[in-house]
Amino acid sequence: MPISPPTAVLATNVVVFTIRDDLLVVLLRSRPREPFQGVWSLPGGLVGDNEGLEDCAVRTLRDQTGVRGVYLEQLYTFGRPDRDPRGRVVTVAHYALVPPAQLHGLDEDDGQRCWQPVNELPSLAFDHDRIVAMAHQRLAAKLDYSTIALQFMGERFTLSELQRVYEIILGEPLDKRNFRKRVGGLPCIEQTGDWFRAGNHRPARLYRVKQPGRVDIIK
Amino acid sequence: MPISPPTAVLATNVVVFTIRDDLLVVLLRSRPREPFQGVWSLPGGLVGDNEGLEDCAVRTLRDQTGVRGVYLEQLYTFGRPDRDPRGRVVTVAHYALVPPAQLHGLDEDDGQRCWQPVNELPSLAFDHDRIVAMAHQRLAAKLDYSTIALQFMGERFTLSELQRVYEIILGEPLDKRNFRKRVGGLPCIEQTGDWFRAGNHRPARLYRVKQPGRVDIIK
DNA sequence: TCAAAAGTGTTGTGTTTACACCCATGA
DNA sequence: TCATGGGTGTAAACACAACACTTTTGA
Repeated sequence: MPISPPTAVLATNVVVFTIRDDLLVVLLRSRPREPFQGVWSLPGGLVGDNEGLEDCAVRTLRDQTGVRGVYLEQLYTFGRPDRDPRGRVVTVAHYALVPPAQLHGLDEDDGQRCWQPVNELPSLAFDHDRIVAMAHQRLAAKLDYSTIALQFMGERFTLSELQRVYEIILGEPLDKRNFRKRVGGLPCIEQTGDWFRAGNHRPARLYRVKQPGRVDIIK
Repeated sequence: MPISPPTAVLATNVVVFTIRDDLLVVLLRSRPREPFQGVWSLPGGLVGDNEGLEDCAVRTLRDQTGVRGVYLEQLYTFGRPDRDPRGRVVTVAHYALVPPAQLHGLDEDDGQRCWQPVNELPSLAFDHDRIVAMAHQRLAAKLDYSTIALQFMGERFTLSELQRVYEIILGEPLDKRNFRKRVGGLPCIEQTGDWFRAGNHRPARLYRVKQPGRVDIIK
């Protein structure tokens, strides 16, 4: 029994966050085609006939940006009838977090892609600026009640690095001792026993996430 | 420039919550057609060619259940390729909260629709049981950090009624004095000055929400 | 006068905040 | 020895949790 009702083109988009130069940045792609040819936009693409929504987000992320194996979560679905001049295109927006250490050469800007600070975005194609705004808000909210910030850390990290991530996303400085009391005591991280030496100062303890990829709800 | 990529049928579904007989209940509809004919399912329908996603949810809610003017929020988009035996159908799930006082005669069960306690659901069509589970989880989480519970209250209500709503959704009893300290002091509600008399006991103060429809984030 | 729900404060406990100095290192 | 960031504790303020009795009403 086939169905013949109105249909829509289905897309996914991904707001890819990372930290660069002490700023929270988002990956943008210059649109190769009309509409909005040459305008900055979010990575994304059409959902295949037999493909899951998250699978599509993961695939387009990998194909268009080389990013893989990162935290990714569905954000919201945007479907205003007039959001795409070509016709009915509904996009299931996601967001992804990439540890800066995992950007092997992907961190260079060119005419095709660039990383832009989330607070200084150029104007974007479609409704992508709204998508970024919502993703940023969601991310900041999750810092408060989950361990999501650990998704920005590499395999091993120092507490100062982690604190920096919190401060950058929240946009405000945090107290060092209180921060270490809170987050240093989380059961999901542990000391490696090793030290990180950098510069002319005391070395820092290196920590590790026990179950990378897992995000716990805390408090 | 037309587009001719894979398309999908777009639907919305709504998890309609209300409180009945001291239980959190969900509105179910018996499916009138195959697939899953006669099986209980969530209200919902196909998104029109020129219709917004939330508009569609509001419309199907009104048409299929008579419920209107209630709080409604997008929940999550479900799109596994095999979730509908007819083909690719993606549903944008929402949830809605209906004050029991607003169910003018809609609260009666028949063969077409019924209200079922969220913890004793029959098995549902498609992946609708997962949708209900996620909606319930989201609702319970929001009690903690927003004023969403007020969306269950009528125009005027007592603090005891409101406390009952919290207890029913959270599934645990709350301390009366602590509850009244927390929620009685919210700036978004106010005393009406009137009293509610019911039964052989002291009357209760009636409260009112200052801006109905608005949900604030608290704490 | 009795039953039934409304209303009301205080105290202890735990959590969060504010805050300043010494340590280890490389130059 | 100096500059740099790493690392550490305590006290005060506050928020949260526990807890019991009096009030008003209608029957």
